[in-house]
Amino acid sequence: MSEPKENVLMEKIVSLCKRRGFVYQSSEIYGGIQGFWDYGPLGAELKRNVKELWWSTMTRLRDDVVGLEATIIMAPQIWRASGHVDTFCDPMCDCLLTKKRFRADQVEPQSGNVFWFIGAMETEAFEECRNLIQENPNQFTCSVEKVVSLLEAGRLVELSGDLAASMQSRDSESPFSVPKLLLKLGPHYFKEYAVMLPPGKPPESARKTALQYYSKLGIKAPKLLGERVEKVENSTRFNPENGSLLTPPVPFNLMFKTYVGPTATEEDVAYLRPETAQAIFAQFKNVLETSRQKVPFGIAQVGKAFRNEVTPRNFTFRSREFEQMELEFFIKPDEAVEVISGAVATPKGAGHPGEPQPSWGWQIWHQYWVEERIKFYEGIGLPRTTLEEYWQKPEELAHYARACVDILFKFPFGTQELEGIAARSDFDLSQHARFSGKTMGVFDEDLRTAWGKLDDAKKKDVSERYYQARLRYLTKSGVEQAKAEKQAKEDAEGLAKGQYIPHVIEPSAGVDRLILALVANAFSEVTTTDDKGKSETRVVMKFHPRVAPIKVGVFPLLKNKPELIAKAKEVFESLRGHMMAFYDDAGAIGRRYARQDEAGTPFCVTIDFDTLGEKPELLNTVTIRHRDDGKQERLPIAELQGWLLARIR
RNA sequence: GCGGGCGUAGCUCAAUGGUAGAGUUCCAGUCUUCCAAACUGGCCACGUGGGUUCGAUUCCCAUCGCCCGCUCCA
Repeated sequence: MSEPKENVLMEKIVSLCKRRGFVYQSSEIYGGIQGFWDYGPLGAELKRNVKELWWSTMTRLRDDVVGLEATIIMAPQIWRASGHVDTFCDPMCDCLLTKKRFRADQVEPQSGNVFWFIGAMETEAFEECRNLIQENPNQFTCSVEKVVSLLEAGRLVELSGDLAASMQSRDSESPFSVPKLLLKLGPHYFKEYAVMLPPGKPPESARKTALQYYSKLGIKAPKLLGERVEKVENSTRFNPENGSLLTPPVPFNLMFKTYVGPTATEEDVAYLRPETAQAIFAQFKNVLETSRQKVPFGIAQVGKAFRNEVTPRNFTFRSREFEQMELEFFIKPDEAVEVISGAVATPKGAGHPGEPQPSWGWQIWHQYWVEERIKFYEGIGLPRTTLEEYWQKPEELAHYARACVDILFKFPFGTQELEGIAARSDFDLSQHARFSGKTMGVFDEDLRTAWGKLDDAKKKDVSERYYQARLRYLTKSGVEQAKAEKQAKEDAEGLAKGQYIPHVIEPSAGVDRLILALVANAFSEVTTTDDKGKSETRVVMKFHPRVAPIKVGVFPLLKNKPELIAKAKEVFESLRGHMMAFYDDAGAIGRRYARQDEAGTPFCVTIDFDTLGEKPELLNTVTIRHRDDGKQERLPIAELQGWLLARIR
């Protein structure tokens, strides 16, 4: 996955990005800041194109999706309701021996004998100290045995403090002076460590583990000091795999915290959103009431999100400040669909299920969105062969998710997630209903009408299933049984009156990841050899014309002819209002083409002497040069704009 | 957060305990003709902070950043 060749490719991509102004490191002049990236001129255009394509595909070209633009900082209760405050602040601890990281609340409690060590020192230094003491009994007022036992127990405070009083010599140059003795002890002699042994295991294995630990600290041949044994019940302070002591739990704060208002007390704490989705849920009722939409419909949002990633890696792939393009598509619960349509339509095999139908249940809606999203990626130049679909296994799903498909891209550093399309049931709206006390249910005329036509057996059956589904959610969320049953009963009665909490399908994509995928996919190298046999490698960024930062380069063939320049500028001015165009007259024409190849500009227009009428039949025509094969064709200036627009939209 | 590697011009790479050099890019100019042409001229660098030293880009320490592995990935 990370073979040298692929790392080299990634390095080339990073270097190109910086060199041509796609991506810079944030705050670079101050040494940079990990996990933050800026987009340069070309990157900004590329990103804007991608976001605008997403937006128009998802909202403007659809009848059933509307937009939202919410704030980054919201009421902190939102993040309690969403579960982020809890899950983003897991206390973590590390194994002192293997450095493996654990979530403190997920360590298995264990019982057994704990072997504590006060420290360790080099065996050689220990022996030397002991021999020195034993061979000079007359240097101490107390017994030599006592001094040695203090040494073995690692009770160095006493060795260096109390013991000093019992030494005969007060001469600091004497080999028995405190400083001289301490010097002999060597490094790392008082780092406390412990190993938990399950009952029945020999103490030797605890010592062996401890020796490993101290030798990792840099003691070559450790002599363990101050061993003592303690019986411990149900402790989570030890690594279940090897018994090693863990570091004390440290809270991991994965959300960015800030304070709202002039005072900075706990009361004022707020968070920068870690995802854009929650605002959509929080504003669901407002949008429903003001957009004249009815379920099924969606709300789309593009915006920044912030996560304190443990390890920002792989260029912009995992950034701490990033941008998301999220859709929450609200659908009727399957029970409601069943009542209205008589039966719930489920997927018939793989592939796009076609135009949405009233009978669709959540599974087919989910598949629909997976296929829609892949279609989008294909439309901006990521062939299906570069993508992978990953259906999360039941045990990988978050507890509220019914299904989740990751759309992965084959990055040079590995196949990684571009977008997740989750079927999230009615979890999110239910959470916000519970936490805010506001209703998140919708009224569905069709449902009420259809319900009236059901026979009693069917009513009872559907009602019972909806009741069970609601009860499952409520009890899982920690609502006490009696209350949960009462609420679920109300919900089931609501269904009979045409009310329900919508379920949701969530296609959630990372803009920056997509940009990186587009850049990696577009990157290609062309090696040419000239007449003198000198070969050189040039980079061509093969962006799809729809996303390319610059759509067209406009050049006068030569710089020193004012007529050419005037005509070229005229052509440039006629295009720039319609697309991102770039005028360049610096250097030889081949150099200008090469520069545009690196920027990924799909078309270059050159104004030459024929344009000015040197060959009368070519008057007011220009050459258009194609980026990917270098081929040229000749076109009247009057047709240029239409020709280009047809290819960049 | 841990372990390993790296840090000289926009890029690729030199040299040096005593004024840092080349190619390329970039900028300006010459040239009537299409794929980084040639020629002329020009701009630009020792990641940061300490220490050792008369003097540090060079030696030492710390720090920051990047890359790789581990860890994390709601």
